[in-house]
Amino acid sequence: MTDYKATLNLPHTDFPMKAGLSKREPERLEQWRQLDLYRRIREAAAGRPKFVLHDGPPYANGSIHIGHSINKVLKDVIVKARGFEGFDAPYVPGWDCHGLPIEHKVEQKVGKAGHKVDARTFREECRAYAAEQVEGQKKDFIRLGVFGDWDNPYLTMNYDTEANIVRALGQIVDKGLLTKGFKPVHWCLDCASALAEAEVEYQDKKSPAIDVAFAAVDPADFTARTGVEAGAPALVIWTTTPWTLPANQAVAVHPEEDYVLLGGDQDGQPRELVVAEALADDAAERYGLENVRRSAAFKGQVLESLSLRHPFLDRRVPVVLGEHVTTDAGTGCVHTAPGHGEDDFVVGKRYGLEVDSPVQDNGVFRDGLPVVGGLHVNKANGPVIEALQEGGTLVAKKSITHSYPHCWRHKTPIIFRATAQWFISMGGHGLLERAREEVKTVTWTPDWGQARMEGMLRDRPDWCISRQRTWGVPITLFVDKDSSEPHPDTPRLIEEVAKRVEQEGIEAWFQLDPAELLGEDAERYSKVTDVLDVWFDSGTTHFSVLEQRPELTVPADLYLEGSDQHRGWFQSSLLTSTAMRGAAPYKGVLTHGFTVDEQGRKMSKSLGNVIAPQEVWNELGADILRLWIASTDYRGEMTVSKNIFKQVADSYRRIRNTARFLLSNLNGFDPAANAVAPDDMLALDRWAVARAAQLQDELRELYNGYQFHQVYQRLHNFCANELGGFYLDIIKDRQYTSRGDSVARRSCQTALYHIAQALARWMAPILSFTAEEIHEHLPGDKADSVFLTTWYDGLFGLPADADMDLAFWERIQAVKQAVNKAIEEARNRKELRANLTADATLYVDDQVRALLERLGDELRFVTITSTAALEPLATAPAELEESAVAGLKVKVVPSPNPKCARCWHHRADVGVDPAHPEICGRCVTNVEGPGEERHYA
RNA sequence: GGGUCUGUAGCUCAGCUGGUUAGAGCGCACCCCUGAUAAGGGUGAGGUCGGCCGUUCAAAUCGGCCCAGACCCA
Repeated sequence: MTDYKATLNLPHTDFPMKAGLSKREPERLEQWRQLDLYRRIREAAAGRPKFVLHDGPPYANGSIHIGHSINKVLKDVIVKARGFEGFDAPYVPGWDCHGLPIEHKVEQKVGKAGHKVDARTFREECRAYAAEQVEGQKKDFIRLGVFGDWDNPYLTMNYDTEANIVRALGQIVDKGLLTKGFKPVHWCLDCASALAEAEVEYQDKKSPAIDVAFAAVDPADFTARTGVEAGAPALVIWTTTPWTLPANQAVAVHPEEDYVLLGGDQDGQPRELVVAEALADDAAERYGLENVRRSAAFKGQVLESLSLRHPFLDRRVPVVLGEHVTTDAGTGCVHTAPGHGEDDFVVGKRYGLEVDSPVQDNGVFRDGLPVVGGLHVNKANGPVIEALQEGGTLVAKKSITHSYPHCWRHKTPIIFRATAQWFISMGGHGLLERAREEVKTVTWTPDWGQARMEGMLRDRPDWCISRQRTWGVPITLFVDKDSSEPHPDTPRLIEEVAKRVEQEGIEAWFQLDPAELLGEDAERYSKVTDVLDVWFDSGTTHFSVLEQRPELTVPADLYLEGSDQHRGWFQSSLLTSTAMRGAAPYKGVLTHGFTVDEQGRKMSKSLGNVIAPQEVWNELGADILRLWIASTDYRGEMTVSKNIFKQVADSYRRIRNTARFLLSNLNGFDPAANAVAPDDMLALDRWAVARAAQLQDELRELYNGYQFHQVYQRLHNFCANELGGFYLDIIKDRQYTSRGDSVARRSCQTALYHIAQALARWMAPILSFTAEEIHEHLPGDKADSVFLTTWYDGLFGLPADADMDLAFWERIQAVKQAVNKAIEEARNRKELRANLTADATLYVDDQVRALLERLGDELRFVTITSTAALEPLATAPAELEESAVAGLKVKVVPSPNPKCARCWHHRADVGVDPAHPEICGRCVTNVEGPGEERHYA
C-alpha cells in the first residue's frame, strides 16, 4: 500500500495544545517588561482620543484577595479594550496609604505612638510598612497581567500627594465649607478616637434594658393638657444605655402617636405611667402592674414642653417632639441625650437643648459629677441603676441581646460621644444639593447605581473629617486659642505648609514651629493636631492625581469599584470635587458585586470558603482567573468555587484549541505572498470571514458597553458552533487533500489567517497572555505585541449581491444538522461508523432543491458524506420522517464504493488511474495533476 | 428594621416593550473518529423560570406578599 499521507497538507504548529499557563505566564511578563510594553503602548497611542479610567486606591495592607483581582482585571479589560478601540487609555494605579489599619499593624510591632515610641518614629514605621505592602500587592497585580504605570504609581503618602491633599483641604476652607462642631460621633474607647462610619461594624451585645420614670413636675399641667386626672403622672422611657442618663436633657414623644396613662400597683406601690398606647400592654406586663387602669388616649403633641423631673439629678427636662420616635419597642417615650446620639442631637438642636458630653476622651466621666463622677462608662451602668432604684424611678430592669455598634479593629463596643470635630458642611453653599444635581450627569453602570447614590445623599449628615490619630495627613490649621477660629490668613498659610510637605512629607507640619509662619502671632494660635479621615485622602485624588499628572484628565471617564463604594470613594470623591470645582470628578461610574460561594454566601475565613487568587494563578494561570472574571456578570453577586474554575478552564481549552487549529492550518502560509483576494475566495471561506466581521461588530459593542460576560459567551459560541461544529470540520478535507498552493487551499488559509488575526485581538483584553501567544505564532509581518495593535481591520463582509449570503449559509447549517441526525440514527442502528462511510440521499422539495443545487457537486463536502444526492421529495421512501428542515427528508446508507486511501471518501472512481489503484480521481489530480477546482466549499 | 440589588437546566449566561412545545455553551450520558489526538465530530437526557397570591384571554416577563442571599445603613 502506497503511503499517501506524505502527499497531504496536514496541520502543524509549534503552538502547544497544553497551555502550561502557570509556567509560561511569568515568562511572558518578563518579555513584556523587557519590551517596556506599557510605555510602548502609550507611544503608539499618543495623540489619540483619551480614555481615563481613574484607579480607586486599594488600602495598602495585606495580600490581595479575589475581590482585588476582580476589580483590577475589570479595569484592565476596559483599558485594554479601549486601546483596541483606538483610544489612548493610560492606567495609573494607586494606593491608599494612611490610616488606622496600618497604625494597628505598626502598633503591634513597635507599640503605641507616644508610649513606647515617639510619634515621628511611629510615622516613619508606618510609612515603611505601607511601602512594603504596596510592593507586595503590586507584584500580584502585575502577575494578573494588569498593564499600568507600575514604576510610577500614585501613593497617597507620596510627598507631593500629601501636599496636594493639604491644598485640597485649603480649597475646602477657602469655600467656607470647613466647620468646627461639637457633635456626637462614633467613639472607640480603645482607639481613643472618633471612628468613620466605615470603621464601625454591628455585633450582638448584651445590655441592661431599663424602664425609667420621669415624673411630671406639675400634675395639674399634665391634666390640663391631656384631660386625664392624675396624682403623680410620669413618662416612662426605655433604654439600653443607662450610663447616658446623666446627660439626659429631654424625653421625646411622637407628635401623632397615641399615648395613655397606665394606672396600677407595682409591688403594692401605686404607679401612673405614660406610655404609647400601642406598647401599653407590653409595658404593663413588663412592669408587673396589678389592677391596671388605662386612661383615654391622647396625642403625643399635647405633651410638648411639659416639664419633667430628671430621675436622679436635680434637673428639669422638657418633653420634646420627634418623628424619629417609633413604637417598635420600648415605651414610645425616648430618653434624649444630645451628646450621645445622632437623633437626639438633631432634636436637641431644634429645641435648643444643651449638648452635654460628660465623658472624657479616655471614657471616664468628669470628676465631681453626681453618681458617675470619675467612673469609666463601662462601669457606670450599675451606679446609675442603683440611683434609680433609690429614687424609686426604676420601673423595670432586664437584660437583652441586641445589635450594637463595635469598633471594626478592636471588636469592642463603641459609644456615641459629642466631641469637638472638624466637618465639611453639606449645607454650605448648597453643597449637598449641588452634588445631587451632579449625580444626574453621571452615567451609572448598572443604572440603579444612580438611585443608590441619590438615596445615600438624601440625608447625608455633615462629614466629620477629623481623626485623633497619628498616621494621617494633618489638618493644617492654626486656630485661635480662645475662639477656636482659624487664622484669618489661612489660605496663604496652608500653601506655605503645602510647600514644606512637598519637600519633607507630613512630618513637616508635625515638626513645624508656628513662629516660623506666624511670627509674633504664634502666641495666640495653636496648631491643630488632628489628622484627616483617610476618605479625604482618596476622595481628593481627582485633584492630587488626576489634575496633577499630564497623562490624566478631570473629569475621568470612569471610576470602577465594588458596589460598597457608593458610600465610600464614589461619594467622598463626588463631595470633594463638587465642593472644589462644582462638578463631579467622573463621567461614568461602574460597580461590581462581591464574591459568594456556590451556596450564595459571602466569602469569609470563618466559613472556610475563601479562594486565594494566588492559588488560582499558580494552579491554573492568571488567564483562567481573568476568564472567570470576564465570564461572570459582575452586576450581581459573583459566584466562585473550585468547581467553577474547573469549568472555566474547560472552556478556555476550547478557545485555545480553536486558535491552535487555525494556526496549525496556516502552516506554510505567507499572507503577503499567498493571500487570495476576496473576490477569488471560495464562498464558504468568504462566509467565514464575513461571520467574523459580524461578530467583531458585536464584540466591540459589548466591550464598549462593558458586557464582558457576553463577550465571553459569543466568543466561545463562535469557536464551538460556527467554527468547530461547522466551518473547521468542513474545511479539513480541502485543507488536507487539495494541492498545497491551490486556490482551494489558499482561499481557506486566507480566511483562517484573517480569523486568527481578529480572534487574538478579540480575546486580548481578557485572555491577555494567550492572545499574545497566538499573536506570536501568526505568520507574516506583525507588531511586537498584540497590544500594539487595534481591532483587526482585515475582515470583510459578503458582497451586497452575494448569491450565497448569510441567510443561505444559515439554511445550509440546518440542512447539515438534519444530515447529522440521520447519520447518528444510522450509527445507532449499527449501519454506519464514520461519516465518510455514508452515502446520503436528500429528498427535497423545489425550494430546498433550489437552495442545495447552488452548491453543485460540493454539497457532499458540506455534509461530510461520500456522496450527497438530491432526489424529489415525492420519491422518498415511506418510512422516512421529515427532518427539522421543511421539505427535506434524509436517507443515509453505507456506501457500496471502495474507500480512497488518500482522502477516505468512498468513491466509485477509486482506481481510475492504474498508476494509483488505491485512490480516487480527485486525489489523482491533486497528487500529480493540476489539482481539483473548488468554488463553494 | 430601612435603602439598593440578585434568585431561569449541575455550571456560566440569553430570553426586548407579557403571546406558539423557555434558548445557548459548558458539564453529563451514549455513539463516532484516530490526518486538531491528554484533541475533534455527532446525538441525547436535564428546567415547579426561588415560593405563594393576584392582574390578564394569555406571565419567566406586570403588581403584592413571603423565602434565600449580597452590598450599604441603623
